[in-house]
Amino acid sequence: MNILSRKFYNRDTIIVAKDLLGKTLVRKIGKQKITGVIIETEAYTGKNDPASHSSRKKTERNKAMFGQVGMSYVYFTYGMHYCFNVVAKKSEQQSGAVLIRAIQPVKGISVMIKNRKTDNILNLTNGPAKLTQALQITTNQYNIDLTKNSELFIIDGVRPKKIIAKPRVGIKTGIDKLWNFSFEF
DNA sequence: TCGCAGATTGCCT
DNA sequence: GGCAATCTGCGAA
Repeated sequence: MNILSRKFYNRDTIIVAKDLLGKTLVRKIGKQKITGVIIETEAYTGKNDPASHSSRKKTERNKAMFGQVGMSYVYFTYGMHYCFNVVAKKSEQQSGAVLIRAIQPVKGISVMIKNRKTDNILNLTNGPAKLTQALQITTNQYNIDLTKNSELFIIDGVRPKKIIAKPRVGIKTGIDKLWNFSFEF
């Protein structure tokens, strides 16, 4: 169980998005530990990606995407939902991040059930806003270092057998890019 | 089972 | 002022 290093995130956003599949996300709340395997991601670069928050200019909201790789980027949307991203990019890229769309619950399932107010395991963390609810991720977790053993980090996992690339979900521009990644067990 | 509209706040144009 | 990297419930078939 090794925490992913800074170097892991210092690569092309799309490569990192694929490599994050099968890794384990760890959330610590006090003494409680919640973990889950990442099963779906989406890549958002800056330049040439109209769907990305950082495709235009740097603002107060998206500044994390321009900063240090391996940090968390959390944003609020639709008036009621948070989404969790990991900043990842090559040195040449000025911005980029990977959206964590879904995880598979491993530990702390009872906590997730309480947070989500549902006992359907399949419905706990199978969406970007669902997993932030289950793991209690809000803008308080904005710009957290995911390469350190703190309240939120990502550790090594298994390498998936088959990666599936699909169009990204929930956006109106840039839908020609197959930057949504999931895998078969 | 499927599809659509409402919720609800902060951000950008 | 309008819309957003979404989720849920409800109504129709």
